[in-house]
Amino acid sequence: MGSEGVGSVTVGSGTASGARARAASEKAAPRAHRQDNRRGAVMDAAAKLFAGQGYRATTIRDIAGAAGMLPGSVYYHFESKDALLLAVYREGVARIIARVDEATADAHDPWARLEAASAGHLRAILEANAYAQVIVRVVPGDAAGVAGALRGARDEYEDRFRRLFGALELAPGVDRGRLRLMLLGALNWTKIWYRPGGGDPATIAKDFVAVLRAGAETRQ
Amino acid sequence: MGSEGVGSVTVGSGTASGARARAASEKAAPRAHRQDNRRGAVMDAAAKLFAGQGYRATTIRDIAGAAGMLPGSVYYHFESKDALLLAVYREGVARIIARVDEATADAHDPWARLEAASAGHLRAILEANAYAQVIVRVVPGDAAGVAGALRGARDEYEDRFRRLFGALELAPGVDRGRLRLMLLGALNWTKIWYRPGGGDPATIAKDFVAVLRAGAETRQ
Amino acid sequence: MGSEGVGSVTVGSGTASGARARAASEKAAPRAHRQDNRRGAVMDAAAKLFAGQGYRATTIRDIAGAAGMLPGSVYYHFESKDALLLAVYREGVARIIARVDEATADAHDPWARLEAASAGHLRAILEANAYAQVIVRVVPGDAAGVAGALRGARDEYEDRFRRLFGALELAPGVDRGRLRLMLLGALNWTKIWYRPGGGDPATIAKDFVAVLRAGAETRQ
Amino acid sequence: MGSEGVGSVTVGSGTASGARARAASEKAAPRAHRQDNRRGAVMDAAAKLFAGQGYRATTIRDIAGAAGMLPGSVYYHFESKDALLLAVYREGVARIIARVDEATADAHDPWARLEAASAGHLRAILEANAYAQVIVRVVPGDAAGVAGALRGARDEYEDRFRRLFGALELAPGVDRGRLRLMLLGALNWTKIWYRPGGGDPATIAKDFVAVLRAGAETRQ
DNA sequence: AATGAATGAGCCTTCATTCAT
DNA sequence: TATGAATGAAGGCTCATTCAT
Repeated sequence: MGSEGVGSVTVGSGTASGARARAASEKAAPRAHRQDNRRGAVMDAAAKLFAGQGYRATTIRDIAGAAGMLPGSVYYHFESKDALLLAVYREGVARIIARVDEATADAHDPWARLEAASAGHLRAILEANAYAQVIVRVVPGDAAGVAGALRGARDEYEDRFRRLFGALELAPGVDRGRLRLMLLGALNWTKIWYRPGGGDPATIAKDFVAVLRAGAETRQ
Repeated sequence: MGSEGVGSVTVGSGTASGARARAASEKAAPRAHRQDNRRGAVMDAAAKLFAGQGYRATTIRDIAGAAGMLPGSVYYHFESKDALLLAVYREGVARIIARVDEATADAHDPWARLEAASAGHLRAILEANAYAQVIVRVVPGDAAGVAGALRGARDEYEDRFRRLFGALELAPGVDRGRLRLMLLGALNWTKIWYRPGGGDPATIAKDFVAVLRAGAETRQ
Repeated sequence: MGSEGVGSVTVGSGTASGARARAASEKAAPRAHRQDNRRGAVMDAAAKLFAGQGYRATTIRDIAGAAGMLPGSVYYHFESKDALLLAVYREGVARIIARVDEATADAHDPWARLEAASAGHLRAILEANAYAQVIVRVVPGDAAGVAGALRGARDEYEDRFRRLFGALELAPGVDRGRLRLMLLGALNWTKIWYRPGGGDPATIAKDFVAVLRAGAETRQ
Repeated sequence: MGSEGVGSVTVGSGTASGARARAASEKAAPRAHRQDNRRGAVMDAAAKLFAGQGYRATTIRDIAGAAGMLPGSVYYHFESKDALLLAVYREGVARIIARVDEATADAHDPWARLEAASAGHLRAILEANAYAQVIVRVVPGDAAGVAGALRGARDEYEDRFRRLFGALELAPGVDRGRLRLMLLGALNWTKIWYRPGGGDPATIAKDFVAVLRAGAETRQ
């Protein structure tokens, strides 16, 4: 899978990402008749820009330019800017889920699984995966028209963590939900202070989970 | 002037000089006598709107309307929208610092001081203090022209926490900075999931700090 | 093909050659065999939409959608939107002429003929004949490129009435042309206030002609 | 009263036109502080263009250009293109009502009053009164957002004629309403065939009313 | 006979900003 | 202190049209 292109998702990959992303979009391609890679180009460009400058600061003209087409052409592929964001956001969720699932596949101990998942999550949002970054950068409220759908997509992802936390053994009196929110908060906030070269994502994840574990196994 | 007014907040001063002192740094106050409370009204309105809808979604018209004046009039008080944001942001930092200082005043044990500070921080950003909320809501990159100044102001605040963490005794091998970033991340992210009535800020802060402490006192 | 199809309407012909005969004047019919009923489908859709929402408010996309094809495909059948309007308009004139001729066929007294013609005209523009309605709904000036041709087509129709009026015996001093314009105006304006169930077209026509006759036979 | 400018209406004229037009608009001028003649300029330009090319064919840029300002400036005076049309339309109704009232002021005989009103109406829509022409040229359905309001305004005007017809003495069996619709139709349709120099409005009105009268006084 | 994918000009509207008064 | 009146650049979006396949 190329690190950015949506191309590879179209051709029957094992991950659910491609199919879902397309199913979710409003304008189903009638037939994959000469697979519409331009749609993918638009999404790639949009992901990169949304992740970098935020939703509102990015114009359709920016996106079209980056995708090598004219502004009006974007609307052949997406009904509106909001709809484009939704498609990108969902693809981001699909990708980050894929990363996390992949990362946890080999681990069996609940804490090891959580650590692996956190590392996968961090790699996705800190390294060059624009789609995943969009999830952390864009606030659902930025796009009034699809805010609900955005929140729904994000929830789907958080479920992964909810399940991961469900498997942990905690000391009596420890609030599982609060623990999850603490970790997710710490993790997501990294995108605000993290600079490449300042410690690698896997180590940061490991440290955070270690702290959490110590706290979780101590009676409160 | 109620709890939202620009009054009695700045660092050391007990008088309502905050707004005015700051005014000098934006734009020479036209006349120093007869305190210009309209400036405060503009800031209050802007803080409320920036905190609620974000910077870019808030228009000068919105702000002027909420402050009971016309768009052009805002420019009598502030050079630009960016400058207005900076003023609000700085005021937010001043207020949150005041809260934290006040909260830690009575505690002496380093962990108790950290807990008190965290509770103060959380109260500021979760309860109805629009100014403080702006700091968590607005990403410096949203206002290109003052992004640096915004980051500077935020840093000033984080220093408080840097100092608080400096006083902690940690087990060998624990990274003090990473611990700080973990807590701040967890704390700031609350504004995304917190709903009034879902546990009070002080308890959340206490829980977070307890976890952190367990982790910090465990050799990694 | 129901009552709306482009069939059996043109001037003298009893066969379904109207559309095809006209096609030749727009654009050479690609192949003459196997009558292209898709062209008729496009015209039917366009007529319905032009009559309902006007020319400018109707998009090629609307028309294509209603005809079950894609926007680009419309251009296989018509050179431009203006040309499509012209075709529809001409078909509308052909149909309304057919109705009027049919209506007057049995009458011999000049006033009876006029009354019959008026009733035919009214039925055409008030009842569900989209093509005829287009003539009353669309102002030639709406389509700059074919405005002249549109006016020409309309004139062709008005000639029918000119002839009908030519046969009337009028009191001295009565202006024949003005009389015609008065009737036609009254008739065409009905589409603005007429609601199905509010008196039938034939009665309205009869009333109007009765008034006109009284006036025409009175020395002015 | 200048034949076109809205200027003269602002300064307390005897006609109801000015006050009503302003009252009806969405953005009441706070004070007539240096009477905003630019608003009038926008309306004048819009009226001329709407009357000439129709609503949809006229762009905000056209209007702004004709009024000597930039496109954005139009929105200082009017909330939207629809709102501008509504204001122009209402002003048109006010003006045509004023003309008709003025024309009928001296006549007492019901038929003479109707003839005078018809002449006033015709002068308004045929001669250089762009505002009045808009009423005949623009179909309410052209501006979905204000279609209802447009119809309401038109109704208000038609009431004048309803009253005028109410005063007539008719032969038994004559339908008063149908008579009114016949006259109004004939009158309004003139704008489609009338060319300056082809008979003056007053004569046309007189002819139409004479025909109508003959018909109205004949038992049907 | 039709379509998928664009184009590009233009549309209505928004918005931070200016400036004479 | 403020405002009325604009500005002008830009924004999201629409739409008739084109053209290789």
